[in-house]
Amino acid sequence: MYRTHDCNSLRKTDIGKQVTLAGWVHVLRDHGGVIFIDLRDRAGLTQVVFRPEENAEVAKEARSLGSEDVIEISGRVAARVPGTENPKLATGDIEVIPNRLQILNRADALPFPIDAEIHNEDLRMTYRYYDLRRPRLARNLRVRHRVAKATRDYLDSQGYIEVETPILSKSTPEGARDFLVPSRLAPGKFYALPQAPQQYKQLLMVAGVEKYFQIARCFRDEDLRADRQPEFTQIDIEASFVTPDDIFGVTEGMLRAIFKAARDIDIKAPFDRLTYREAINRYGSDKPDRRFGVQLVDISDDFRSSGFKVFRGALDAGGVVKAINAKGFAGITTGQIEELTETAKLFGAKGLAFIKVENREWKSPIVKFFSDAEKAALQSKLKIEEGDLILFGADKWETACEVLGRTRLRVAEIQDLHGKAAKGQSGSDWDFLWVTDFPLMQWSAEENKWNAVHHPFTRPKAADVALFDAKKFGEIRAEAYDVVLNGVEIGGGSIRIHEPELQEKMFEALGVSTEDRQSLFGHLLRALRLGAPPHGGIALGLDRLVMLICGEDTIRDVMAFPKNNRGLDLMTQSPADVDPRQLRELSIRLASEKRLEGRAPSRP
RNA sequence: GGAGCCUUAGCUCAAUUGGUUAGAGCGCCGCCCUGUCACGGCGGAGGUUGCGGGUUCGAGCCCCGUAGGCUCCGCCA
Repeated sequence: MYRTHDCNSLRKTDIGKQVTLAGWVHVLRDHGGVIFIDLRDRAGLTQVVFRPEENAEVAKEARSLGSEDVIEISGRVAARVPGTENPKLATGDIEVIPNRLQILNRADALPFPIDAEIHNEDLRMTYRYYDLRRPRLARNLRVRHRVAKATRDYLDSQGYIEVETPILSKSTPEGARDFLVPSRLAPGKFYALPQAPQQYKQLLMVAGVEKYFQIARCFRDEDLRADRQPEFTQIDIEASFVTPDDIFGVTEGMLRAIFKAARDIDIKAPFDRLTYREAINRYGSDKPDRRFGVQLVDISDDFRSSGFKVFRGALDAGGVVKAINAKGFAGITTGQIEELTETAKLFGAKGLAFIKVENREWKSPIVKFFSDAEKAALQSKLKIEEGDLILFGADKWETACEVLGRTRLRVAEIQDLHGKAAKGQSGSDWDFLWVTDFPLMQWSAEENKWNAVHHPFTRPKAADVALFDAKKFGEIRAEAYDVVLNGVEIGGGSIRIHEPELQEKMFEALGVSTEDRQSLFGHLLRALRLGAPPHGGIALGLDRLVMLICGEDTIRDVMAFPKNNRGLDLMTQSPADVDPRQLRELSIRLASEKRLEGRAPSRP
């Protein structure tokens, strides 16, 4: 037996007991005579004291120990010398005086200190197993576990069952780039890793499962971000005979259970709801961060006959003029204005008009073009006060909203409006929101076709089905919804199409040929003809959710072994070359080797 | 595919206008130290300043290129 107790369990009441502990040498303090070791395991720290006069042999060996050596000690629990108790440690009243020391494993010189913040992520990833010993990451792993457990417990309590779906799956044309897996038994053919268990979970509804969930690994071969990894985890939920309200209810209940279990936080439910159109109109984003005000205000009507050509031109072209009031930000520097303008241009604006209100004066390159009536309208609609900064967007609706929405976020960032709110303790620091009524399809000028905004199985709102026949695809609203937390999309879902005729209509609108419908989606269409119940669901990004709960800035810090932003695992050095024999078995020849083809030595 | 920021000792950082032998703390190695808890003291090792080129009498510093890391845009139904 390696140990009788962990390093966080001994107290005053244990004094006199003979115990055995095992763990890592956290810190060693060698006083020449007496030697102190803080012994660490996953539970905590216990001070171990080696005294030469009590056991010279053991003390001598202890002197040779270094940081992160793994040891096992046996000894008696003793009260600390009065006055030397350490109130910072849970075990600070006692110490262990060993009569036996076993060195289980020695550690080399360490690549970086375990008890300090380190920003060299490269190095951390290379030694990830060591990085994970750091308290913050160790805590994140445990929070993640508690989130997963609360998810399973809650959904189980609601009658949902967890069903595993295949990882070796089939490529579909829509959506993200697939990771492909070559088949040995079917030469030249490929599996695809699932981007999500979407079709399988719908088929489980046809199977009569009625209430399904899965903590499912998903794979997408796209470029990475701080909150995007090539493989990630979704809490995937699907249910039959449900309306959006049913899905909202189970999601809210689950998130309440998760926050309670992970951080003992009571979040407020039901969550507010905004339609997609309102969200864009008021916040310039389909995942608005509402922890600070600064809403977009439409001032189009006040400038219809304006003498200011930029506004007038946008309006005459059928666009809008909108503005935000960045309260108290008149002190913005010229450099910051330039930076905001750059941001605005990046998202399609031609420029970024502004007014600074300083010393009761409107300082602005454009205000001279405004009439008194226009100024009065601005004053009242934007509630302009001393110290404010007004920023304008004049363009077609989507562009003006997005530009101001992005500008709004950047302003908040500069002013640190959202600050560390998400890292707070109280329920009100967590702003949950449903965004509903997303458009069903979006025109892609690049591909010259309509694409599904959510996915091709999303149900149109009943009131908008007639628009299919009118071919007004862009106006059809979907029975689709996202759940947003503090400006981060943490999940999304929809009610699905369960009628084969409607599904065919949808494929037709998306330009999926009759042949492709059969070869790619035939199984689903056949399933819909065998008694598919009405169904719908949602998927939540577990990594993002845990990231927010842990107050981290990247999902890498809540994953045990993440990849860097080029998709490389620096610890295992994957992806890597494989043995040519493996390739031959898979009937694969690398394009980079093709030019050597003729010269390659033939094998016996 | 594009943009920005970063790269100096194992780690975190410094190095005045371009100017002597590139420094400090931590870590590492050695010695000393019997009540510390970020123990302390003395000594030591450790650097192709990411790499390549250029400007210059002289480059860690300026210029060009390149590699790597991170962030963002595109992309991510």
